[in-house]
Amino acid sequence: MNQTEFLECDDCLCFAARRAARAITQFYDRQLRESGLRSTQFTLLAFLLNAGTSSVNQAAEYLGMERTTLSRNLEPLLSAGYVRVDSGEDRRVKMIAITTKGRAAARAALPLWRQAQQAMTARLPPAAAQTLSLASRVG
Amino acid sequence: MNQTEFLECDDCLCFAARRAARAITQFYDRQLRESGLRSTQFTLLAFLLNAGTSSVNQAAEYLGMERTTLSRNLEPLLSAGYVRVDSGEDRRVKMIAITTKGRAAARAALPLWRQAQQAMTARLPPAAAQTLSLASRVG
DNA sequence: ATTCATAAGGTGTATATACACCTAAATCGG
DNA sequence: CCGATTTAGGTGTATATACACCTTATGAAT
Repeated sequence: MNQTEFLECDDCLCFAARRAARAITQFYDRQLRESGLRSTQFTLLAFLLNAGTSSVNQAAEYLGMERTTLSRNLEPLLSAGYVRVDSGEDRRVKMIAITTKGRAAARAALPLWRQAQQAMTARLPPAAAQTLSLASRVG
Repeated sequence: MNQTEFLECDDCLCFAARRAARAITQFYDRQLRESGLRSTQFTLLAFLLNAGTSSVNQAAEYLGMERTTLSRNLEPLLSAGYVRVDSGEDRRVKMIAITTKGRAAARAALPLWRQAQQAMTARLPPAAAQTLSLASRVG
């Protein structure tokens, strides 16, 4: 190390959060690999299975995701025929729902997700889930 | 909720980690906004300031980032003239270093980063940093 | 009813991320 | 020395993320 000027930045919480998310995502993605679903996609399908149907705004709110990000994340699932979009009564609203094919894909991935989740639960301290949940409510 | 089949997925640690990283990144990015640097870019410049110089592999290892991701993340910093790349003695190796201009940009951003870091430290539990650090070592 | 504000959502653009594959340089075994 | 292997790094492609801006539809005020 040449200087001491930026040593404090080693403790950057943003860096730490991003690095943790990268590592955890890679871990889950590798477990889910044979299902053909990425972590983000599995999360979206699981949400839609639970919710039944949801507007883009509702889903983005629940998932803590920018609306435009969610919109873009839906694209590969639409291409794969895993989700479907219908106009709501209010014609500004787009209602998202999972298809039969999407349900099947999510069910096939579920045991793989369970393996990843179990392994990750064992590796992280018990308070990790709560800490992450809290962190998602900053700002 | 229509079904109970995927309720367990609400606790997905990958979802939680990604959502937390999104929220924290948005918070830091907004603080850093007037500096013109994104969180990832600030982290890279701070690392280079501390390291003095580094090969692509060394930097990727330290930052817990895929080598190819780091390579791509360098592009906007190269365009902005904030970093410079020289060939090492071993001609396969590319040595990365911060420029005078990059140093100035990082110094201008430092007080903004400190504000964000202070606010985030106050909002998260004391163990958060350690938990995130631990999480980055899964896989 | 007309105007205006608001609400839902998409598009353009830029960055971030990672896997599969590729190239070039160094090194190792004979 | 020479062919095989390993190592450093880049490229092609796909997904993920978010801000600025735009369009359209609804609702409110007069």
